[in-house]
Amino acid sequence: MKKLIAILGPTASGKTTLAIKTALALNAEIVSCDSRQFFKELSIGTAKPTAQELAKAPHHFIGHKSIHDTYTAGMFEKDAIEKITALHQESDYAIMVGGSGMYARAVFNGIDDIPSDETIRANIIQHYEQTGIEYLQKELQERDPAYMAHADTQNPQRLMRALEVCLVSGKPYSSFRSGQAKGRDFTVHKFVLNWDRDTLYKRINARVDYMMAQGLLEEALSMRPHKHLNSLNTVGYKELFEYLDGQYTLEEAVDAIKQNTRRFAKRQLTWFKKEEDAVWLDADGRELEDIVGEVLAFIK
RNA sequence: GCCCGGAUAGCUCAGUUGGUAGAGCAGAGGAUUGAAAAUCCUCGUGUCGGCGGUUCGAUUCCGUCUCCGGGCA
Repeated sequence: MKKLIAILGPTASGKTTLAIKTALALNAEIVSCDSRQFFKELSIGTAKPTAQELAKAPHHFIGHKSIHDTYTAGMFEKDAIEKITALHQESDYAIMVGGSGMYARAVFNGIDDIPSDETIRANIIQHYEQTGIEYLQKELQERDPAYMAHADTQNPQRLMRALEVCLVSGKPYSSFRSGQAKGRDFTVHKFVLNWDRDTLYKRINARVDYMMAQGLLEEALSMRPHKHLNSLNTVGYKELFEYLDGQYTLEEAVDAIKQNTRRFAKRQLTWFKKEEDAVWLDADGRELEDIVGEVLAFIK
């Protein structure tokens, strides 16, 4: 059976380098699973692999979309499975690397096919903004009480999505949620690259300083006309937009980027902890070659 | 050396007319099915600087010591 080597980990853990080393060792190609590196316009702030890194091993789904495109976990599932299947024609291995838990799970287990409708969605958003979350809660209580019994009832994003499905299909949102994992015709080996929390936070802080030195502010400035897009509701950009709007000093903005990145890393780890069959790679005090060796030993 | 302030959660501080204490920030844990680097939920026991005294009881009052500010010599 063909294998997918999934290298997960919080931001700034060193996944990119580990994936490239592993790819070279296995003569395999890399499928990125990073919900912000998909966008061709975003580079510095998303810590996209450099040209030199990209030249070492073929990467897929890096900069293949524009910030103006709608791109979702369901669409990624389809694209990624297609790509992995193609790679498996040529090699026993494909490597997936990234820190987007939902997108990774979409590849591992699949996402149910649930309808959507842009117009209805826009109406719901407008209605919510005018009347508040009570509207969503009330509508859903009527149309899908089963969902409301377990839902995050204070979370407008979730409720809006659920209501959208109810309205477009005429059926409860919960009726579309199978909870069944899709079968895959390859084996998945999951690894989580991680560090002691203190070390990870130091790496994050240092990387934010590095991004600033690389010109993150200029990148944010060029993206400023598009700051309302979902794709730019992203750590590193949103804080700098606030600085540019005069709500922060630059120093405060940089500190906020560091803090929000730390919080993001914590949320990423929450996803990975739920991957029960993942092997955790503790990077503290170890050489990268040693970690690559551990990965290779596991997949034999 | 003397005088005046401080010393309480990782940090900044509030407070207890004497009944062992609470905010903000930091941080921690969790959720996650077409925005997911998004969005949302939950979490505050700490020798109240040390030692003595008064008191049924002291973090709170008194004494003393230590440290940190500031002032006077």
